[in-house]
Amino acid sequence: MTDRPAAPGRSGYHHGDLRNALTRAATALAREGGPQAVVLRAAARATGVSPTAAYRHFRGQGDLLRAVKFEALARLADRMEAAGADHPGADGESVVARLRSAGRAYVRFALDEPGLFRAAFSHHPDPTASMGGARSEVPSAAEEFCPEAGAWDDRAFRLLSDVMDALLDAGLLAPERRPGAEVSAWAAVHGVAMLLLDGPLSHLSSAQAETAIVRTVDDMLRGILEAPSGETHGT
Amino acid sequence: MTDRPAAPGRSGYHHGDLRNALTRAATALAREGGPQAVVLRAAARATGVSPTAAYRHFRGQGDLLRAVKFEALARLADRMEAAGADHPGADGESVVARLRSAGRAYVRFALDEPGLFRAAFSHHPDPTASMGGARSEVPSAAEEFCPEAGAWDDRAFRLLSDVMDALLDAGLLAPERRPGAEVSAWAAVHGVAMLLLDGPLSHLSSAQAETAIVRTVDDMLRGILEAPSGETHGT
DNA sequence: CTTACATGTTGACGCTGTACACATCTTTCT
DNA sequence: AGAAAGATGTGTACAGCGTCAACATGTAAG
Repeated sequence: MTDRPAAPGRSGYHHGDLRNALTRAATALAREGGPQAVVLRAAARATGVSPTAAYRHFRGQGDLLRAVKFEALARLADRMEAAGADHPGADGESVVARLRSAGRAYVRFALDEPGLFRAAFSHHPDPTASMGGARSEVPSAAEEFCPEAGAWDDRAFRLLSDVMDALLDAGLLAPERRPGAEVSAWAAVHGVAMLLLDGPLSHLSSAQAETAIVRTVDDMLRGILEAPSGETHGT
Repeated sequence: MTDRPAAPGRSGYHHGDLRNALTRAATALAREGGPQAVVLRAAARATGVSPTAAYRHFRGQGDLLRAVKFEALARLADRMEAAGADHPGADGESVVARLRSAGRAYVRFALDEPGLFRAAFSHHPDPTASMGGARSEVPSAAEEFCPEAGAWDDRAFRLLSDVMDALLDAGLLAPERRPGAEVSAWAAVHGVAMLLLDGPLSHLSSAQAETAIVRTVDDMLRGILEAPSGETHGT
């Protein structure tokens, strides 16, 4: 009676919001240390709870990591949306500025929060897979966020698609080049982020990194927006 | 007397080539299972050797993983070089074909050998770091390959640089755009590979993936090669 | 009030990375 | 040649991890 079951207040034995508390703790672990630091027992310890208690809310460590992954993706989307909101116009210049700003926010997030970024794009082999029978288990964290497996059409992707649509409306993007334009843009930004983080560019100074980012975004933007005059085409 | 100490033959007690044997075993582990599957004890077991024997040749598990990383990077470079050798010409068309071919080889490697590719770009916190004293330990695997820490100016990067130089010589790349051109190209290819592997494009069919790859490479190539007419520039 | 369920606890198992002490093979010095 | 020195591999041990099974404790439904 002191607190409702769904309320985050704790009543001594029952925590009341363990799932989110564990996700928070695990995310904090990933924040410093990356996906490797997401260790179930540590998260439980930080939450003041027994390790096996986590199994009431997650299928296991892999599932916990998956929750962290979606959490990290959400924060990444937050940053991108916030950056895009600075340029709300529909004219060509504003849309391009919005795209550029979102791209910079993407890479900036990767460099500011390397642990979360790495967790967001970490790979984990299917936990508790290859089962052909009962499914009355815990919801598995993936089904919490997206109805379809594998297709995390989350806010970041939608934001990118919207910007591309705006580019189309502004007449800067040729209609026949519209489909698939998100892929190129995303790939360039994601690639430079990864190379700066764990790749051959990891030793660059901040200034050099900024140059590399701007350069990559500029190049890709030019390639996407370039009017189709028909040249430099091989196969 | 039956075999020389440096020869790979085994003499019962001393293995003779344990370091490479362990690296091979660990690489095989990474090949299926990615960096997470690189477990020291398993590699030792596969080599028929005690777990602690590995510590004579590696600083620990992280160091072993690092060796796998360099091995994977070397194999990636192999593929790129092999692909580039199909178009050896110095004329513009050949150079562009070479660049495109190398890029496709890059992504193809990522999709063919996801475990190795993930290991090649895996991140590990410095093992046995924050020590301020003696350094008479095992050479640490990183110093085996590159003299300078962090700067793995390996064959893949060199190949890309050479192609960019060739583009410059062929008159397809404006000289003021030469510096940093590798970054954009690499970022696009690496990004699309990662997105196809662990990102939002992981559920694409092979045909769709191929389309995405070609599209990304085309866009980036266009952006890099586009003659500097001075447009679509913000800041 | 009692029964069923959800949620958290304790204990245990096998696995991992790693440190320490010891054994054995190889080389080198006298 | 023989002995000391070093390199290389073995065995044992410990803490920490993920996970399972059995049990305890709250909460809700009849």
